[in-house]
Amino acid sequence: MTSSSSGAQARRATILDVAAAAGVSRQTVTRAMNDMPGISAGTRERVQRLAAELGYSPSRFAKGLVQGARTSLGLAIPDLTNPYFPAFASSVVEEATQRGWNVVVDDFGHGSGSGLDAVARLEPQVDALVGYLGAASNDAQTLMGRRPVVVLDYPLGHAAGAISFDYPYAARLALGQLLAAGRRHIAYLDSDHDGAVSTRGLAVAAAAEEAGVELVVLQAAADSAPSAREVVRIKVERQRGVDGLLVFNDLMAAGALKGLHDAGWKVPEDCAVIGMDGIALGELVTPELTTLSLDLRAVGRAAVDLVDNLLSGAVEGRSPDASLVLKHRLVLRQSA
Amino acid sequence: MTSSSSGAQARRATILDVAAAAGVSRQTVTRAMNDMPGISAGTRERVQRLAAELGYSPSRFAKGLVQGARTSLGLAIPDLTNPYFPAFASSVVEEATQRGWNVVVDDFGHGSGSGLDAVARLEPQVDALVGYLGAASNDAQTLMGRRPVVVLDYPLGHAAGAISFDYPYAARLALGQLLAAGRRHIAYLDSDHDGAVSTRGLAVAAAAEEAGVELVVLQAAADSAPSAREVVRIKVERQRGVDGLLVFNDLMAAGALKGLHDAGWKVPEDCAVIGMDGIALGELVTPELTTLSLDLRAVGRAAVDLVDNLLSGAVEGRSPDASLVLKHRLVLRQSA
DNA sequence: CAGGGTTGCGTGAACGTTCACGGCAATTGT
DNA sequence: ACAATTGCCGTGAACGTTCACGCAACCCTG
Repeated sequence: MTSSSSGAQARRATILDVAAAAGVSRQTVTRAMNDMPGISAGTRERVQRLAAELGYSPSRFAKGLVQGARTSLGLAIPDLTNPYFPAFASSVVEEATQRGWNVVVDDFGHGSGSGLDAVARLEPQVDALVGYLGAASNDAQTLMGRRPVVVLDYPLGHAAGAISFDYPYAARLALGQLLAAGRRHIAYLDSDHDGAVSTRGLAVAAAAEEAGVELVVLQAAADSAPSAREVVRIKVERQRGVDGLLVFNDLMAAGALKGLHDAGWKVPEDCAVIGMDGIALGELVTPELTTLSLDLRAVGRAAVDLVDNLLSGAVEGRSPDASLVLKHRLVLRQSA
Repeated sequence: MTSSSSGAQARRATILDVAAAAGVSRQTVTRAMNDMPGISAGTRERVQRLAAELGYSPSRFAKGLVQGARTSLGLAIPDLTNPYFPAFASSVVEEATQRGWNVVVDDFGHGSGSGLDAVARLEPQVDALVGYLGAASNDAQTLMGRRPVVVLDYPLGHAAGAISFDYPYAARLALGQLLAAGRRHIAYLDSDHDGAVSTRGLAVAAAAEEAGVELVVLQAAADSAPSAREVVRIKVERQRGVDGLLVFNDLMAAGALKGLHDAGWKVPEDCAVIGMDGIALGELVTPELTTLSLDLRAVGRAAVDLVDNLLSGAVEGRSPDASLVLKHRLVLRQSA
């Protein structure tokens, strides 16, 4: 009743429909919609009103095609269910939004394939890529061609963007705390890495050797709290001596706390626990979690900054500093 | 050394570059890239190899323009930091990915404006919208024009997509549990809603009246755990009689548990606590949280299904069932 | 009142891809 | 032996928008 009478048009309104309705040309509509100069206030208002009435919205395809837009950032996340990643993603999205970019998110958990699948899905849709890609990191740059790629937590050989963490430093920090508290029988609970030991695990092992303490290494079946809980509950019985536990990340550490509780252990009296990452969850568990904290908002900011530099640098042909190493900070709470 | 020798071209390779390199036409390149019939295996392979070498990737703009693509879903989230939303978002992303759509995420927490700002940012980029938009829900459909909009947790008047929850039912469920456990002095901790009472709060109040119990209503300054913790720690001193606490959501309930602990109360002995939403966090806190659980993966699935229906229905001119009401389920754990 | 600037608007071209054809040669059928 | 089919490939047009112009009317200014 309000709009066109000549039948229901399934087709979306184009700039020409608006131009015809307003009795002006394409260019005038463009000027009105984009608040450009060279148009009278009256015409501008009239065109905008008509555009709204017709439900007109410029085609992002046509616009992007002619303007060569580079405003879509891909974000590949292994598992949005793990609170670490949303905390990071939130920062990336905020930072990208401030720059006028939009963020296309792909989660490759829950049977949505591998990190490489995620990159393959994102590649045609975005102008740059940020992600925790693990082993797929190398191929990512190949798929993305000349477009900026920033990979987190996976040191790259060639000159791509990379943000990694100083695990040797973090491991020494955590171990130092445990040793200073008089703990001598330390265990490390690692995540699943296809049977192998993670980079973090290697750093912890090195730090233990450096400090001259023996290290018991446990491995969970998955990077999840229930999995950590189960491993700790079962394995801890056989490791009576352990009085200090370092965990792959905070989510698993929270599970480990539960597992120790299940087994009737008191934290930190019987066994101190230190997590890694510093997510908000750590303050909600009991006892509150001592952790190697990372400022995830800063990490997100750094990632987007890197993309921004690569994006500008790529235009000018030069390759700016493309890698960055961040350090953890020890946050003491009740668990250690 | 591997690619072109005629200077570094900043411009991305187009289909014509590949065609020229392979000595064929555009169409043949198209056929090779999209695995279409009508091309010999040899040519296909050669073209694909050259495309990879030149770093060619089809322009999503040109492709979308000519094909009229409708494969971008906008997802507006109030706060990715609140674990409820990633749990939901994860499901939406998974479901959308299965359909071959991509998801553009906008987080309007952390000073990135209101829900309406998020819609305004997403509108030019997407073909449909899903989100927790609250008060901005009405204007969202206006901005999106004829494109599908699915709004969660905000009952809409007109015929847009809407997924809401049966709060009266949930409130009766929770109150029933508390009453059955002999609790008589019930409090409800609400989130911040600009000073007003939330829909959930109204439902709880109604259920309390229905059951003939008095209800103490507390209100936190924000929808966050620390905020809930603070309110509970301070206010609970003056409410000595309270022996049952119902909380707006699980995140705040986790904070409330901490607040009660701070005040020296034992849960559930001194005061039972029931949360809402059923996020994974509930199993990691101590005591584990009894909650009104929602299958968030099912919610995400339902949202994407609705969008799918609206998207197909819009083409055929008919408007399919556009709203849906989901029910909570009471999950008994230690806190009540 | 001639000249030059400003204001307001319109027209061809281009962005990169796919679609709908059309063409040519080799192969097949009778 | 000749038509019909098939396999492989190329060409014009279109998608909807913005950019770089062009043009006419109007206002000053000396």
